[in-house]
Amino acid sequence: MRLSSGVILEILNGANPDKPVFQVINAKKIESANSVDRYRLLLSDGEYVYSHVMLAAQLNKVMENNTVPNLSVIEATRYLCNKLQGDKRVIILLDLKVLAPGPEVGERLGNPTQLNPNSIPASTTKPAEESGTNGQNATVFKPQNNNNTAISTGNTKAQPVIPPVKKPLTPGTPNSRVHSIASLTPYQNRWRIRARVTMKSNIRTWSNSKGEGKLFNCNLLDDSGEIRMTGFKEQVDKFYDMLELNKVYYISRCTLKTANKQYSNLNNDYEMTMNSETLIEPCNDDSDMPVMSFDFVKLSELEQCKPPTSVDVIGVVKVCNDVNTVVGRQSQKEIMKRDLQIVDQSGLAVALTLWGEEANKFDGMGFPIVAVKGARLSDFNGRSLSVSGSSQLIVNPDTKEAHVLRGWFESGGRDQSFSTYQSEGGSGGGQSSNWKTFLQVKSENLGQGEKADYYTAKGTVVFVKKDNCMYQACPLPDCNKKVIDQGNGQYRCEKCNREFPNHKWRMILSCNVADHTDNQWITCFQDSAECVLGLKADELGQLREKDEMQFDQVLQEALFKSYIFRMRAKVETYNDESRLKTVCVAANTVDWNEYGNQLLSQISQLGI
DNA sequence: CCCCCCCC
Repeated sequence: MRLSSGVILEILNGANPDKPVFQVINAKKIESANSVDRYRLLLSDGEYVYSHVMLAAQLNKVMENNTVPNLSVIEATRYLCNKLQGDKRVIILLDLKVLAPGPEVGERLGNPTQLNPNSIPASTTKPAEESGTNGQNATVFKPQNNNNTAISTGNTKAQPVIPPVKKPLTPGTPNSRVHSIASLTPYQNRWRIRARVTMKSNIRTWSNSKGEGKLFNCNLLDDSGEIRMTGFKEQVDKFYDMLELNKVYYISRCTLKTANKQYSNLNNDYEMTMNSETLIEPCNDDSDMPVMSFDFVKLSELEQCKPPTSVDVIGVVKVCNDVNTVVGRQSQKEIMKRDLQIVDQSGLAVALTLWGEEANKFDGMGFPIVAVKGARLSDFNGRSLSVSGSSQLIVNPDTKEAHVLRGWFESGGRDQSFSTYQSEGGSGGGQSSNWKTFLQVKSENLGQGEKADYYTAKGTVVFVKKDNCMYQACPLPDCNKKVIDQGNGQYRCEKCNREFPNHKWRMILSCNVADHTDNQWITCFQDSAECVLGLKADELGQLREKDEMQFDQVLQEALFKSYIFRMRAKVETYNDESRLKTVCVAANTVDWNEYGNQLLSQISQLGI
């Protein structure tokens, strides 16, 4: 096994030889309190040993799973040499291949001398030119690839540098070369990319305990991949208008950081943030650049996609509902939304929800075509789509798919009937309703996640709590605040800061419902409580005041009746104690015909 | 520096 003898010194002097072969003498984990742990390597090329070598964080797994034991011979498929303060130089391995694992090698190769990081001698070979291509060095040993032992890290990112563009260089840019998006890392700050804007968000403002401001983000695309870019405050003013969807720009000097995969659907370990140094210039000749590409999923294929996930879809807007507002359950903010129904040649109709300003300004006249990159797929009503913050909506795109779709729609498509993922039935049947038994609710830990879980269950009321099942509430239609009985015929609402001569009755009914597997305590508010008790809240309130016997009778008669319950389950924590809270969002009397079909469908899914 | 994809 031959190492690329002397190559460390060349790299430290600026050369960039292709796929050098090293021996990993030792690896040490550098623990980090506030960031990810990193590995530092002692690397040998047979002639020199160097200690300022770091493994890129995304390769940590190869150390953790012992793919690279000590004494392993590796090929550095991608690497960088960065200068730190005080002229110290650090080699960063971005991707590697194991040519021979340590135990097979069994010894240190050669008789290398340790290089002092503080005084690195000049290399005898010439460093690669700044404007050159990927520096090939004739003196470097080309590793013979031993296929039996070669293990790829699976990191398939492109080479750090792609050949220079044959175009006039833009003055003032830090580097004449154009780098590929896939090569960008936080360890390298002298780069410049040429990329197309494939997503551009609206400007958003935020305000929290850490401060407030505005921001926007966009997605950038080149041959090698995609990356997300975010601009804050001043950068919004400086670049928002300039960056146009689908146009190509030279971009340099942004801050790279590890992408939080939670918020990004792009295939990139990093994302970038504009800073005061950031340079962006339009590139007018973009004929060689990839264009925004869609990976359209037919609406009929959404069944095979496992929500929640992101998909690219295209469809004709067959139904465009009015815009309305909803209050976000956790944000508590009012948001505009508009539900569309889109259809395609696959014969399916699926709901697509637009949010915010995009919902408000959407014009559904004339059956427009919408293409969505990265639409959010959920399993509500079988399958539903939503244009989320990281999606890009395009109305009437001038693409082949859109023209074909238009042709189909105008030549009869519009008159055909479409199936939906929502199965028959009022309270949402089929898979969308997520049928569960109460035992399943427990064994599947429903409601234990960050978000509430919705499910449907057939249950029988076995107990209702009489205490505090109703209260006197503010009579105003949008206020359900409990009022204070002033004793003089007036009822005071603290929320509205007003007194009223009347009040309305509101219900909060605790029930225990059971099925053949288990039982569950649930809370029914107004509508579902009225359904369970078979009486309007106001009637019930009057009954309670005038004839308590009859009131008790109503509660008694509510027992042992069955309903189809739509539930929202979510764990809530009070004083370090967490318990599952189940709110009944709808109770409906059982439609036995429909329920029978539901059971048949469940039986058929058993595959017997 | 943000957003956790919102509603049913």
